[in-house]
Amino acid sequence: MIQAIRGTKDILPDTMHNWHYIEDVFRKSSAKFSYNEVRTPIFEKTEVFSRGIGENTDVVNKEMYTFESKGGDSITLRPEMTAAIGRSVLQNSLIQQSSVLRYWYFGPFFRYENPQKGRQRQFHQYGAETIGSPYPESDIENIALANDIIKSAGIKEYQLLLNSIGNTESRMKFRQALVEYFSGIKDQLSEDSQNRLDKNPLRILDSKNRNDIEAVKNAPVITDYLDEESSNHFNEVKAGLEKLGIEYREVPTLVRGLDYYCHTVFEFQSSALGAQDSFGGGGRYNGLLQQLGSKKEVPAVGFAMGVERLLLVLEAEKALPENAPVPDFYVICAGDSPREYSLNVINKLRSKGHNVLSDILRRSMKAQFREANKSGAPYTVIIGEDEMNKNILQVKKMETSEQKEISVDDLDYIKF
RNA sequence: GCGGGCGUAGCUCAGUCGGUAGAGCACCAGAUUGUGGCUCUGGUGGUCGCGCGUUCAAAUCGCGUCGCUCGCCCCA
Repeated sequence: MIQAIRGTKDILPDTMHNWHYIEDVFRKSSAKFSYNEVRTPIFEKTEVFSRGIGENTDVVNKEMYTFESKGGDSITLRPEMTAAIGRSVLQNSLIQQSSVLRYWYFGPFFRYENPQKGRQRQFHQYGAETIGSPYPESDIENIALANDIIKSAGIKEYQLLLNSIGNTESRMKFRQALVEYFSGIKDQLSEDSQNRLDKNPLRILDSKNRNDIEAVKNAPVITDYLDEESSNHFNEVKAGLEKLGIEYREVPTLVRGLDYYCHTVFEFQSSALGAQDSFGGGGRYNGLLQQLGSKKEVPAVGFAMGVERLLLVLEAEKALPENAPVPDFYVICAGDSPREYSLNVINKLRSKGHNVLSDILRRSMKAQFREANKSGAPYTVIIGEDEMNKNILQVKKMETSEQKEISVDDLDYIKF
């Protein structure tokens, strides 16, 4: 039997209403904040991501679906959206036409990882980017949108973790202090963290390894290394969130795995998720567009949410809608002769905007009733030879088994 | 890339000491010749994930492999 690619899933009709539910939240919350939807191609030239995300991140190093096109270009299925939007903004000169861009997106992304709970090779993200402003208002608005989505979707148990990793100068000083500290106790670190020491020392901070956690306890804290600009920015972000009543927990060890982040970084967590407790995250990325070739710095903030993870949280909190939509009418034919005639009735109902279901298996009346019952349709319309000849219909209210005879033209006024 | 658990009907699962496969649910039909749900009766549905090996004989034992799942890493 042919199987779907490892780490991919069919989204079948029985769960589709959950997706429609959450997608509706995405649209409505985005609109509240006046964000506009963008759709970019599923694949890009590999350099969009290798330059944008950073060569020594795991995402770029070992998780990208990369292949050569017939023309010889290296092409990659998008593992995230921010770099792709950066490319689009530059290519279309969007920031020249409007000094602030507010974008949101929803779609599939691809990473070559081992699947587990809340982790697939094709997964979906919603995200929003606030591009063009270096000021804390921009961070605040972006986080407020993320928070609005979570609240609107119906999630109650979650945490917003917040940190600042400062501007480049602050981060370099902190990084140096970290390397000095960890080098002194290198033999106490996990093998992974020993490797991270020269590649990406900040990542040691959120290691889950027990020895590392111990070692991190006495490590230098980023907050002590923020210069005036960085700590002012961070303080204003925090003050803004408090003004909006958005609760957060400051976590000085929160760092993120993509190279483009600076200043504000944040993450949304839920205990409903198991090992992948984060269902959304983001931060400021002032340097990204320059990495992609912009002559000027274009400051920006953004976040992404894992939609499968969001749905897992919603399911755990029983916040998902119960039922898929049901038809208004199930049209039943008694015997073979009215079948062709019934098309008129079905068509008439549909043209009035009703959702109609009917049998296409030429089954017995009993079977049609069974299916009508299963479909949840509140009314059945029964057409037999008599009804056809007299131009009338039997309409039955399923819940009460009441049945009335009405003329075809009165279909609209069925009321029981 | 590394580690643990699990693969028997569409679904949830049983299957004793190795003897050629079962239940409930779902689906289909009948009991009721033009009326659903409840009940009863019957039926369809299986290369026991796949391959190799051991054996007179494998769902059962061994090895390999594929898949699912949970975790490490990383991320959403």
